[in-house]
Amino acid sequence: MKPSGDAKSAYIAVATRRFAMDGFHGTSLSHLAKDAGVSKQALLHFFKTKEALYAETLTVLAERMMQDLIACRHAEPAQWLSDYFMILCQNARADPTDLRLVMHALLDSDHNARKWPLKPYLDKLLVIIAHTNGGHKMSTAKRINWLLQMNGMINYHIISHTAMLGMYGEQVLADTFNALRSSISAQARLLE
Amino acid sequence: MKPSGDAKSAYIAVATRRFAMDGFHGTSLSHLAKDAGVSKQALLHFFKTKEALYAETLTVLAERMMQDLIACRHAEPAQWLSDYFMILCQNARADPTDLRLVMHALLDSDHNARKWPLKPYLDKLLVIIAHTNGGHKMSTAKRINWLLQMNGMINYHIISHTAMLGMYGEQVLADTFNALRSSISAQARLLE
DNA sequence: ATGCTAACTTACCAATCGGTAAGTGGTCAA
DNA sequence: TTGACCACTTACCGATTGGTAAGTTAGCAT
Repeated sequence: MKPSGDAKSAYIAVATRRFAMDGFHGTSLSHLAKDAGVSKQALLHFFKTKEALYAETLTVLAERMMQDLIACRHAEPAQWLSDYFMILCQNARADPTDLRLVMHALLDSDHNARKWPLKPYLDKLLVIIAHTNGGHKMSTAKRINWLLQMNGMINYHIISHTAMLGMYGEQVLADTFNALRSSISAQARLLE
Repeated sequence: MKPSGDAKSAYIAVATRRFAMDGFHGTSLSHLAKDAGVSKQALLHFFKTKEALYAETLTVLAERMMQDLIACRHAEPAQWLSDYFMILCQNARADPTDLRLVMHALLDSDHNARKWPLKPYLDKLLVIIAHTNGGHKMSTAKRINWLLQMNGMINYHIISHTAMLGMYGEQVLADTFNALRSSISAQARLLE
């Protein structure tokens, strides 16, 4: 038998892709099982319910995002943030899975009382913002606003990419992506 | 019997709320019927399939958004945009239904070939942008980027509101909303 | 009065949903 | 060799899904 951890994290990887694509309600255990090449009950062996699998998927997502943030640590906090969001943007363009999952989770978080697992990640970002020259003068609300603005423009760009592609074509979208990178730089420069 | 149009648009209103809340897959015909106080087949009498109802709901959404845009027409295009997005932001805070529906539709639009009904609305916005002093010098890609940035920060703010509320409390969120309004003004000023 | 149509309802359907129960076969410590 | 355990499988469950078929009821033109 394979070591337990491997199979489990493989299932979470499959679930991440599916939940990011179709959301919680659009994904069934049978689909996930088919993707993973096992029976439905193989999943239920590791995760008691579909909800539990989803929750664990979001937890792993949060850990991964935190790691990505730490990975590009920089002595200068403004530079750190600038680098991080630029890399995030590049990665998300190549593979929008994680950002899609974040958006799905945000839309879901309304009426169920699901604990929001990205809080440590957001808090970490807010601390970094507070350490920048521009950010340490800001109120908490302004820091949150800066963050929502940065995340908002990146996520919205990525999420709407497919729809925009159909409307305005590949070339324009590529240029739009370059414009987004400029906007990220401009937003980051507000903290210098 | 009630006149046909009234009942139909009442059903669409119910569907708008539900689809905005739970997305396409999270909403069932029985739920919609229960909300509307009729049997499931009353809905299927007007809309042949659940997909058709969803499509029609999105069409009505697109028309409503277009109307809202036209409603605050202003001779000065930069002012028009500034007014519009400020009002949009205010309305969305009071009732996030429409923006949630937009986000759900965006996340859905990936793997099904559903025609994107908001294109006329986006095109109209791009035309207005092109008529501003700042915008007429921009490339199409830069105009799209401006729009995605504006929509992105507003939508992301609204969508994440519930999650943020649980994390940072009511007072901070109210201040964050004021910061958002400043950011909208700043973004609009780029076109003057 | 009669027939037509629009707006429904009840009854029903196969398919799929998330989840339970009861094994099966391989690994490994004693 | 045995027996416990783990990672799974097949078989099954009631509930719910989107959707069909066949009425039923009200309004209205003829």
